[in-house]
Amino acid sequence: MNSFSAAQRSRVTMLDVAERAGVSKASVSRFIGEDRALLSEAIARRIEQAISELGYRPNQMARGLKRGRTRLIGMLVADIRNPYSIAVMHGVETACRRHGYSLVVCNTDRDDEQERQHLALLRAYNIEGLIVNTLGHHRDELLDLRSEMPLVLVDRKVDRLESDLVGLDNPAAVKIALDHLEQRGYRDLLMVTEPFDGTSSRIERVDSFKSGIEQRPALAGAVVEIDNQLTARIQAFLAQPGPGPKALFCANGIAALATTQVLRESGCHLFDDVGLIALDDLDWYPLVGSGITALAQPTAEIGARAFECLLQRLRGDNGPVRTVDFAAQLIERGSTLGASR
Amino acid sequence: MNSFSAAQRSRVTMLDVAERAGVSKASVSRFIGEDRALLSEAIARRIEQAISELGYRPNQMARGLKRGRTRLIGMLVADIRNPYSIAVMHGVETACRRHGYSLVVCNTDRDDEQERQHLALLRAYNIEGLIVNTLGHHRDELLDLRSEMPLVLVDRKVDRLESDLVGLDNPAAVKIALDHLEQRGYRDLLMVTEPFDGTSSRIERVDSFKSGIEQRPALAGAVVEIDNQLTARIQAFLAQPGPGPKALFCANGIAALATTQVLRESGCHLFDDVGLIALDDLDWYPLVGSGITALAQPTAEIGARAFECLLQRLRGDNGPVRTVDFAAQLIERGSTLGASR
DNA sequence: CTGTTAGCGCCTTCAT
DNA sequence: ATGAAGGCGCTAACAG
Repeated sequence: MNSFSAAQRSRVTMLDVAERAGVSKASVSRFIGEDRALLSEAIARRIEQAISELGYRPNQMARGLKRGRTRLIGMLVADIRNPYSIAVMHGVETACRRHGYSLVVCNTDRDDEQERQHLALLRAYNIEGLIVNTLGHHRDELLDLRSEMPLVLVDRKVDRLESDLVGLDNPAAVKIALDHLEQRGYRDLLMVTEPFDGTSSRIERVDSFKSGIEQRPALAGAVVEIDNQLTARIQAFLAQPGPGPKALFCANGIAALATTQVLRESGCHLFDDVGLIALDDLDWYPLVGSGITALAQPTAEIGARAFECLLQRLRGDNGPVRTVDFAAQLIERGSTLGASR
Repeated sequence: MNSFSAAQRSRVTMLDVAERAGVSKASVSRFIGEDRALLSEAIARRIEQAISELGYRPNQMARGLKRGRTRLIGMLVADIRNPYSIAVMHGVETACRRHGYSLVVCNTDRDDEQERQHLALLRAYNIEGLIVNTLGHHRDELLDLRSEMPLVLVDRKVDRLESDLVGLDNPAAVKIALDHLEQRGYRDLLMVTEPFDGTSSRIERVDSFKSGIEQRPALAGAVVEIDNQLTARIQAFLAQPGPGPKALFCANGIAALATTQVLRESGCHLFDDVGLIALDDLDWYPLVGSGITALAQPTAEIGARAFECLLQRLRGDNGPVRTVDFAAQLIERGSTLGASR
């Protein structure tokens, strides 16, 4: 009935090529696959010609069905609208393509039910490996998958799920930030983070911040989560007397956006009244006020490395679980020029 | 050799379920598919139990192979790092899932060769429909695909490729912008656009701008592309005498980023020295200077509508090609407060 | 209602 | 070096 379903069925198949070239399907299959060396020059040429004349494309579904290799990698992303996720995903995709794999991205929108559906889906399509950047509730499903295919975590751990993990060295990053702020003369700090939902990197950053503050007698510090009280909380922080010049530390790009919004609404002069440093480096950081100092993550590398981990496991590496920590890079801009203005 | 390839093969199959439930594969298949009504209560229950006991998941590859229906939709995106593309993609994906489809996204990074590879790939995986947001060189490939499956263009046309098109009403959007700028007292305008590479929406915006200027005696206008001369060009525009207050019109988010950068470097006070209006509405627009006035695109709707077009075609609609134009929405911020400061 | 029988397009022994 | 045959997991007639 539909003009397309008919067309779909009429696609040229391996048999067509074989007949056209006057050879068997097996030979065509060998030509398609890695066994081209086993073919005589003459036959190879005839097959090649038949293929191009007919415009033949092997059907990956059928190949996957037979060989159990789909050349598909799945990626579970918590929030596709987070620039960090996009950047990592781009790195993963590039690495995938370079190695002949394709990437199927599933966005969970931070929703547990969607995560479950997507996991079922990815499994149904026989992906060969999975890259996970979500909270990973549904540990059952994940454990199931884990037993069928390699799995690499990005940025955030999943509770009691042992797997390779690629991400940022959060304690080191926080240390860089604190060193920088202290050196620039800031004394009273407030870390702004997205709400605690179990995200391990978020927790690490906050914990490192707290312990860092404790170890530095000169500094005072507190932490607030983003919620509808944020404006009030930040304004209170700015108003209250403290040990010295104040600065805000945004735990990621989302926090940086929310915080900057609050500062503007509060009529702050960015950034003379208060310092600001943010994790992640988004393209608009330089444009706001005197520019936002950033701790950039090597997102492309993180993505590429995540895929490489997967590839090693696919190739049979059964060694112990690894953790790869990348270093953040400090990019100084106007928002931490110092309390001495 | 690899522990995973073994696991992969040992996945529970339909036959396992059938034996466990003491029925035939056909019954299991009916249970899985839409024909559940044809089964007796007793058998259905036994199958259901066997499935849950064994943790059976149908293999979509095999289903797709047999039925010619993969429930997969492909999307070709020119630049995954463009927020517009992300937003649209999110809309598409949501619509897909709501209708039981999954989305395979391919990012071409504006590279023709990658576009070709991705097209081959999508075809190899038997996607049922394609959403295209690229320049669409390789018209041959696209025409081939077009004959096999429905295809919907987003935002930009592809030369001599007749297909449904979902995007923005660019002339109307530009008119809104010009009306707004003129009403606010700006008289000397400069449109900043990404380089002309054939992108139809880009051309439409520039053409509408030019003809709009011609129709308004009070206004003067010119156009510049983003290149390494951009800073010089914008500075020249700002320095030269003109018919009145000056404003910049950024043809999309990328242009807005580049332009704002230049203005900062040039020491402009954002936005007292010069007005600014930008197409797209990115989350950081409110944060820069006094805030950037935007023409927001309904990206989620655009994405959803693109998928719905596809779905209609998949359901057999062979009617004439349609074009869906959405309206931009003006969001006023500080950057067009007017020349009267 | 249910089971049997053929394949979908491809890969892989096993012969030749 | 090549071909024939069987099967990957599933669906779609056809019988019963």
